[in-house]
Amino acid sequence: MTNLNDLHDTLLAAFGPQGWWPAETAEEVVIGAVLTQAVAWRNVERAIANLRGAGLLSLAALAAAPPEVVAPLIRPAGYFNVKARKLRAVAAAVLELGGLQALRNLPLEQARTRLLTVFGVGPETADAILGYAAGHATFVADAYACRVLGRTGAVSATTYAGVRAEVLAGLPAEHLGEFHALLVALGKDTCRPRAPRCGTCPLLDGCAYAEPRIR
DNA sequence: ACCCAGGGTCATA
DNA sequence: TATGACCATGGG
Repeated sequence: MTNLNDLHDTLLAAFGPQGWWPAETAEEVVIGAVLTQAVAWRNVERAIANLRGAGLLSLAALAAAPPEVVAPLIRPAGYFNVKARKLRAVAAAVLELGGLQALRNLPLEQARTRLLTVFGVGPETADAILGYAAGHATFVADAYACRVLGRTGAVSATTYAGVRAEVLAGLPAEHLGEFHALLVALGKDTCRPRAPRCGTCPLLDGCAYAEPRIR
């Protein structure tokens, strides 16, 4: 079970289609991608509900709203002062580029490089925006993905860039988004940072619980 | 009283 | 380039 395609099929059979990203609009994906940084998705949902209630769940509104107004609304998502600034920066940047459609029309790596210059956008947030809001074929090598892929031996890389590159090279474009979502599903299920017991994964043959290999 | 959650920025060596 | 401090809420 070290083949990426086999792993994808196994997870799909076990968990079913995940239908990520959980959002109603593409702009909401961008907002959620920032809010979910190092925070449980459950908390992000409250923050998004608050933004919606205040009429601020759009890039145009967030680009114009002062951080002092946004911060209390996104309080449940943690790091609210920093994230209020991040949301404004990201919203303004995407709009200045000409919106999500413009981002989609750029070549992947070019769009990615542009996003990485924006305050609040690192590799993972960039890939989430590109993959789930801008229709690009990229892979989000988040903590769950690196943990599972490293433990199974499905990838040999231990860095974000390395894991992403191996997955991009090893899977068809149409499976990238679903694959990431399935890895998160497994992560939330049994493949925890510290497994309850050291042993063998009940789902993945040959995957022993061990320290995550992430960097 | 811990540990964890779908990271990123900044200062420092 | 590679660490470490910092950001902060909510659930198990």
